[in-house]
Amino acid sequence: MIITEDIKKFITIALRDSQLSGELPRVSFVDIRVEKPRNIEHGDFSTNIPLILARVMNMSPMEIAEKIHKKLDNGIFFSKIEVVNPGFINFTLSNEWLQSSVEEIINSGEKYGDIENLSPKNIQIEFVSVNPTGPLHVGHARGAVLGSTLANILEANGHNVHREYYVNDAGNQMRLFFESLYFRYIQEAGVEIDEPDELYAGGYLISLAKTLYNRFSNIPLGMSKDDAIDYLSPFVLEFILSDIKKTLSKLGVKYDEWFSEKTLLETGYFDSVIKLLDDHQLITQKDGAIWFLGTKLGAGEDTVLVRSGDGGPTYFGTDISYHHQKFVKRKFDQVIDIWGADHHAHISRMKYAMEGLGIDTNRLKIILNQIVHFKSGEETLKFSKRKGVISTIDDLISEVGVDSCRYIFLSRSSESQMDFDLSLAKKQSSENPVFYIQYAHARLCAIQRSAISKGLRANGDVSLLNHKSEINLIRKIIELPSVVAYSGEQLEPHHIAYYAFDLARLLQKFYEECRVISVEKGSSELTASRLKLVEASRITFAKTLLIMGMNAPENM
RNA sequence: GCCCCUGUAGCUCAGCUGGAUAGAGCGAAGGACUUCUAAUCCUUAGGUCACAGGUUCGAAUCCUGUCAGGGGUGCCA
Repeated sequence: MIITEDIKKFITIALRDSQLSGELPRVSFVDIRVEKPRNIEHGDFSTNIPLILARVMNMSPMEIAEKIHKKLDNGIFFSKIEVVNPGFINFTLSNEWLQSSVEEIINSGEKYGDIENLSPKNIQIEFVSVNPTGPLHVGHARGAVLGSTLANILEANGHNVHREYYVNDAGNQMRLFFESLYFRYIQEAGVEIDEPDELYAGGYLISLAKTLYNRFSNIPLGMSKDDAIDYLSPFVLEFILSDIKKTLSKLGVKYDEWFSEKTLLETGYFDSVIKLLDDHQLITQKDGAIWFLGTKLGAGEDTVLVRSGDGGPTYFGTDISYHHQKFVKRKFDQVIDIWGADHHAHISRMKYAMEGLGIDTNRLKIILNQIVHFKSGEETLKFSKRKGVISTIDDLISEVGVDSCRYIFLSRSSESQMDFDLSLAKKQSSENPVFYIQYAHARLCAIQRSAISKGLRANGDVSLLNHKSEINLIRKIIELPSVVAYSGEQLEPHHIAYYAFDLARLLQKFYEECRVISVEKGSSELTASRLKLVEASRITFAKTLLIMGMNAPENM
């Protein structure tokens, strides 16, 4: 259950009651908002609905607030509901209700934080989708962490989530890559040939060529360049993809599907979408190329779908058919793409294309993650293998660890450019919030271990949990479903990261002020109750960390 | 030129679907371990929310303009 939703319902009913009884005028529907006041003296939740209604009802906010207040019932939830100037209604949760929720959380177990969704959507989320031309670079880590966490959040929101990696195994970049690789292969065989115009740089290519040569030896040398590439490419793709999969799996990123761009071309799907666009009169031939007439729909410019030179499709071309396929063939209700900031220009083009195909563009959400600057203390890092500076995700993980890495990416909103301080990430100390959160979980586990060894059980009466830091901890614990819901609505994973940190702070406070396992006489009942709070807290930490794709260590 | 993102404490960032006294971590200064994990806790200091207008009962939040930083603006992906 989500407490804020319940409060909204109470207010809605009270408002309707006062309107039916004629105490308040009937006005058109307004969106009731319940928020957490900054100041704890203002209660646990508040609504500003009287202030909003004041204008349309032409009454003073305080008067409206009083009328609504009269119809509100404290019930089991609240110890206090009060009207405050200039027109807020503040709700304070009752200790009884807070206490009882501890048991509810324990009963929910690992399902706590999952939201029962009455209208779940089929959501496809596509992220990373880097060209399979080598190992993943640190620049791609942010999208990977963001995407995988967002997928977890949506799943917790009760949606059916399909995680997908679009393998760009066709197209110009791949051709250039294969030509460079072929060149290195020939070099490896000791034959002199001309360098391709655009040579993919990096030692990776050379070592890959070596691996290939060890396997295929001189066989490809007897073929034409194109035949040799055709011969080698399946092996190369598989080799690189398995590398990428390994890296992502290490980073805690799993996919349901690896979708090949090439299949769009081979199955004729691409051609059929071009035809569809043509049917909508959104296609033209110009300068030997095929163009999408975005300008007809209001776009700033038209875009090429099929190149004039080799007649091959552009990235945008295949991507349109890929997206058409997501919406029309596979019928996803919602599609989420996570792209790097360099894809910015692609967004409006894609939306126009979807619009042109008659697809509601609200079904397509594109999240752009901004650039990451890596630095070490004061020093900004330019990635360079030669200088021994980290450049691949594998390096990053082995240097700072998966959990630290994930948390740092998650604790920034995706739309802001961020600094990733490697020296801070590596520190296993209080400077690093990652360990602060995990430590809280480990501490709870330590308490439970100690309880077990002493034969103590979590079977106390929760009404004994009246200490201020106990109540405050419970308040935070019950927020989890609201946070999951909000993150899911906004498609913003960072709220979870901040929640985890706040939770840890309140847990530490509780730990400091409320000794759980007490040897004092007459305190066994309290110990048994506090052990319940410990379990409820542990469940909450574990869930939060699970959503973020981080470990919940029992020992540190 | 045009489009997008960002500008909040010394640093890194939350808060931005308008609400009550603007928050956190780090860093700085000081303090707390006969205790279930001190990877912890408690104090204190630190702000013209880039700037200027506007809308509003009310603006860090919305609108307009300016400035600064970054990104994009391929028949690359």
